[in-house]
Amino acid sequence: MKRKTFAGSPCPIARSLDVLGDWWNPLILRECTYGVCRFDGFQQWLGIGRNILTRRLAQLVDEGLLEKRAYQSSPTRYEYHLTEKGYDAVKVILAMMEFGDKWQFKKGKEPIRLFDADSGKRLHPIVVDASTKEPIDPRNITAGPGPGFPKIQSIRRQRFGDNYIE
Amino acid sequence: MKRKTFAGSPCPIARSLDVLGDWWNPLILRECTYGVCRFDGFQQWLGIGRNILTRRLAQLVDEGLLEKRAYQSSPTRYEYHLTEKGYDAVKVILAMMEFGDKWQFKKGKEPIRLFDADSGKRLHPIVVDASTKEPIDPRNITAGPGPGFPKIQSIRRQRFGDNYIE
DNA sequence: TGGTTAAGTTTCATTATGAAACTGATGATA
DNA sequence: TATCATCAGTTTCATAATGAAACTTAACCA
Repeated sequence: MKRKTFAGSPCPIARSLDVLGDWWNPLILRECTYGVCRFDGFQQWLGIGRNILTRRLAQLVDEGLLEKRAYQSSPTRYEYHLTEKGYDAVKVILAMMEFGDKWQFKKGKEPIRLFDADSGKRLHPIVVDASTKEPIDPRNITAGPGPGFPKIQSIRRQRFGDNYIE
Repeated sequence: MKRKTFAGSPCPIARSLDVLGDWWNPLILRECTYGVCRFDGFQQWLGIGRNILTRRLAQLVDEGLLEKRAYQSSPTRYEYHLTEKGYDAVKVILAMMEFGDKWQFKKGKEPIRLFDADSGKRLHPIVVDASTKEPIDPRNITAGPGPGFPKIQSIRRQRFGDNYIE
């Protein structure tokens, strides 16, 4: 009975979950944005078991969200730094942060605040449509198969019905 | 050795992870946006074990992301519908979707497309700052303690150093 | 009488997690 | 020289979660 993986799934959510759908990985990425980059740093801030941390870091490197950089030799030791892909994952985590702020804490009682490092202005991450810049209302969206959708018509129609497009 | 929970954590990310940091919950929410709302529907589309599904639905109801609505009596059967909070969680999942599209599939080969239900226009969820509407660059943000940050100065200073504010 | 649908439970083998102790290489201290 | 401390992991082992499949309950159908 292996743990399920969504590595081959045609759903971008499922694929993201292989690396973000976990209790630890997003927190490790959070620590990275706070400037933590070494094994013991992650371990102490998160209280994660060292064996689990080892596995998670390896996975994040493997998936390309973190890269290992040697910062000394004899013995060689590594730091873990966010990659381009890793920084993109952080955006998802910022969305999580906003969700957490809104629903888990009283208004004005949020424990963490984000600022633009240049201007020093408060930042509030929200999810909008790229072209209109209007907030997305999940109540009002429709999903349909894209070019990469598997060519199994029955499932396609079953799932998307009238939204089926060739 | 209990599974760790972040229920009391002062981090909004950690708190969100208690419900979103899981392989199944985000997919269940995805199915909800696709219109699935019954036990067997979730089970068949996701291939999730029925025992696990039972637990996950209960958790999502418990956390207020889904609500149970009886759609028939004798025997009473329930449908699961997204709440206000649930729809907000979907926004996070849309951010995941964009991440998955960008990094897991070739450009123009994304398997799922989102549309505005009214206008029919393509939607691309991105994470921006609420006031400027500028995309957030995680490379250029700073975190500092907010009003809800625990009052343990040493940790506060350790973690946020110069960003410490009274 | 038997079959189907729906929404779960129960059981059990397999995995993953958490805690703590241990390793190995080096540098600093007494 | 002997001991301690740091860093980045492994190893071990008890406990918890997962996945698969069979079972249950309650009603309707023919």
